[in-house]
This record gives sequence, structure tokens and C-alpha cells, in this order.
Amino acid sequence: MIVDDEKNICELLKLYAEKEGYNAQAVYDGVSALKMFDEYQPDIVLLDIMLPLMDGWQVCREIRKKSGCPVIMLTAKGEVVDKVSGLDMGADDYIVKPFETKEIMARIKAILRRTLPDSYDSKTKALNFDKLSINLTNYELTVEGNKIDTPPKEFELIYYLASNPNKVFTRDVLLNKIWGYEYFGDSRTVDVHIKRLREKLEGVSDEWRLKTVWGVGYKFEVDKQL
Amino acid sequence: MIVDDEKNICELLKLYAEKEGYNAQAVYDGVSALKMFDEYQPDIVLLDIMLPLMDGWQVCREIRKKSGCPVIMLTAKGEVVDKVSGLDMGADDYIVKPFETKEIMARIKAILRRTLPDSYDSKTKALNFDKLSINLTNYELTVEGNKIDTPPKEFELIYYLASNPNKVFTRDVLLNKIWGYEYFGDSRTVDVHIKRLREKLEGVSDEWRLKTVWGVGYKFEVDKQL
DNA sequence: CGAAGTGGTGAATAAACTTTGAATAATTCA
DNA sequence: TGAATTATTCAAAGTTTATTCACCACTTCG
Repeated sequence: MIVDDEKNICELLKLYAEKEGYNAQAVYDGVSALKMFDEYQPDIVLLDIMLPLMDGWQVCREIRKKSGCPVIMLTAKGEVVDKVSGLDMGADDYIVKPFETKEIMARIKAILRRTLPDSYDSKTKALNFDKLSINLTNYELTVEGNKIDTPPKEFELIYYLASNPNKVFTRDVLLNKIWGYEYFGDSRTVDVHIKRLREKLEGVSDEWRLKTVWGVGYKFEVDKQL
Repeated sequence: MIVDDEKNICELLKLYAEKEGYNAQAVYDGVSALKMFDEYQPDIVLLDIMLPLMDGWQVCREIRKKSGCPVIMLTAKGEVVDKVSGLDMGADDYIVKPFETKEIMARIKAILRRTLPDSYDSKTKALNFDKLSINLTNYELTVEGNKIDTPPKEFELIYYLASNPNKVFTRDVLLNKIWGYEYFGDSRTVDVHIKRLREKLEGVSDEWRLKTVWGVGYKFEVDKQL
């Protein structure tokens, strides 16, 4: 997502981003930026500081409140910026205008590499594994292109597990992250959802699986890397 | 992890990092850096470009091959650097010497905020020894990359022992730390678990072993240091 | 309203792991 | 060397944890 009041700059960045294979959306003021952010759920934000309606700092702060999405600040040359307090505030990088488009793209690439899981494809906004694709944008799970019906909870569960492949999550953590509340009484809720997912994904691929870690929890296990 | 051939610089950075509450390790050449990297599994690396034995670029490239760990490059003022190709190569940020310590800390903080899991627990590190890796994040024990099945108690036992290599623990201590309660009556519980671990790890390496300290307890013994 | 889809529960069953006790082996020390 | 102490091993019994199932409650939507 590109936020800058100079439409030309937006245009330029958008073109370059698309040339790199990214999806790009541009908005021209701070308030629209926040709105778009919620709707569009970008993987990264390029954010000018001088903006109508709400300045870049405020926008950055608002974004930080609800998301860890990386933010690159664009600053006009000569603009006095306290880099330290800015970084401290949640921005991930600075670029001074006028900039080298090539440099911006390199920085975006560098940040995304670190930020997103290897299996995430920012072009389609989906997590991809052998024969399986998990797309948060449209809440869709596909196996070799065929849609698999997955109710919300099931979808969120597999999405969460698959965003951190190989990492074990306890049931507690999953309940908190996905169900979003402190869970009372014990129950086999998570297990049942795991079971239902397993049924649906049975025999699809042997490169990944929903694995039980006995006495601990579950993980989305993936064999090969790269 | 701080890598710089000027010990003073290392010292300075280390002091500041520790003031911020981080653990810091310093090494002074590229080869040691890679070695330390495997052992220490840092959360972030500060890496000078000019280094003895192997330069910063090469070190960065090697690190990238096996990990997404963030890397900040330190470049001497006037050093000619192609920022773009550098970022593209896997570095996450640049800092030009002489630097503001405050700025470095802010950047580290910014990167870690994004990089580390929600609840930053420094325990999510892997213990690595010759051919053996013990990874608490995925609850996985691997020997030369191959997973070894280990039930919870066995895993926790070897993890605990291996977190303090060469230190002897009595059965009582182990029972308390791992089983988590005062243990009454005598039993060979610990012994049995040790036995099963030994079976699984038999002949894997001669650089370490689960050693009985007669009349006292057990230790995870490692030959070489560093 | 009623059918279909979704989410959660408790109980039965199954699987995996841990502990125990006893037999055996190794080590220490007098 | 041999008695005493400590460690190892084994398999069976015991325990804990996971899976599954059937069912009920709740929501959604025609």
C-alpha cells in the first residue's frame, strides 16, 4: 500500500511495484490510508510523512496498534526527522526523497523476506505448500486448485498453524489466538477441529501434515525447505 | 551477536546492548562468526564488512543460507557500498560508522519487534552440538537433520541437561526441575529415561554423551568448547 | 419457520508414554 | 577379592493424553 499526497509519486511507485509482481494500492491522505489498510490488509506500507488529514506519524501509530505490518517512511529531503524516535515508534525503515526506485524495491524485498513466512506468496496473498494453498483474503483453502469447504474456525486454525510451519502450538495458545478468549473448562475443541481438517486434507500430500506433538500440542509440519 | 575486528567497537556495542537488556556475544573474524552463529543462535547480528578471514558479505550470505536471522551491516565511512545489491543479498539494514549508539539500539529494537514472536521468550532457541540439534520451538530432536521421536519427558530431560553442558545434575534435581514436584520413594525413573535417550542417540557423535557420574547423577558432556 | 451448516461437549475408545519392581550388571572401597 | 552400593535393563502395569463419535445448541439464510 502506497500513501503519498503527490499522485505522481504514487503512480511511479505503483508501476515499479507491479513490475516486481506485487499488488499495489495507492491512497492520498492519512484517513483513507487507515481505511484502506483495514480493507486491503497489505503486506507492507510505504508511508509519506506529510499527508493531508492525518500525518504519517499518526497513521503509523494507528497501524502499529492493530498490526505488525511493516512500514517504510518516506521523508522529503531536508525534512527534519528524528530517526531514532521514529524507528522507535514502529517504522521499519526510512527512505529520503528523492529516492532511487531500485533502492526502494530492494528494501521492500529485504523486509518482506524477513517478515513473511517462506511459503507466503505476496503476489497471490496466499500461503502455498505442495498442492495446498491457503488464502486469507478470500478465506479459501484449495487443493490443486479445487476449493475445499472450510468453516471459519477450521480455516483460521490451519492458517494460523501454517503461518508458522513446524512450530508447535499448545491448545491453550491456539484457543487464545484463534478463539480469542481465556478458555475455561477443558475440552477437546481444538482436537475436533484438527480432526475435521485432517479428514479434508487426508492423503493430499506427503510433504506436509498436521502433526500431533504428544503432550504438547499441534504443528503444521513441512518437510523440505525452499 | 556482534562481529567486528575492532575490539573496542565490539565492547562498546556489547555494553550498550546489555544496558538494553539483551544478551550479547562478540567475535572478531568471519570464520568465528559463522561458528558462533550456529552455536549461539542469535536473534540478530551486527556485522562489520571488513573482517579478517572472511568478509562481512560472505558471512551474511552463509547466514542467509541457513536462517532468516536479521543482519545489520556496519560499514566504515567512505567505504564504497552498493546499498541496493547489499540489501538484495539479505542484509536488513545498514549503519555507517561512526554511528550513534542510540540509533543502532533503536534500529535493533525496530527489527526485533518485527522479527520476534509476540511473546518474546528467549527460550525459543535451539541447542546445537555436533550432529545433534535440540529445538524447543518445534519440540524436535534432530540428528544430522533427521527427526528423532522423543516423548515429552525424554525431550525435556535432554533439553535440560544440554542447556547446561558438562554440569552434573542429581536425580533429585532433575526430578524437581523436569517432573516438577518433590519426589518420594526411590525409583529409577530418571535412569530409564536416560537409557532410552542413549538408545536413540547411540553412536551419533563422539563429541558429546550422556554421562553417568557415579554416585551423583548425570550430565550432558561435551568435549570441545566454543 | 425449518433446513443446512457450524461449533462445542462429554463419553468411549485408542494410543502413547511413564513408572515400577525385580533381576542383573557395574563400580567402589575396605 | 568380595561385600556394599549404585546403575542399568526389562517388561508389565499404570497413567496420561489424544482421537473419535454421536449429539446438541446455535446461527444463518431461504
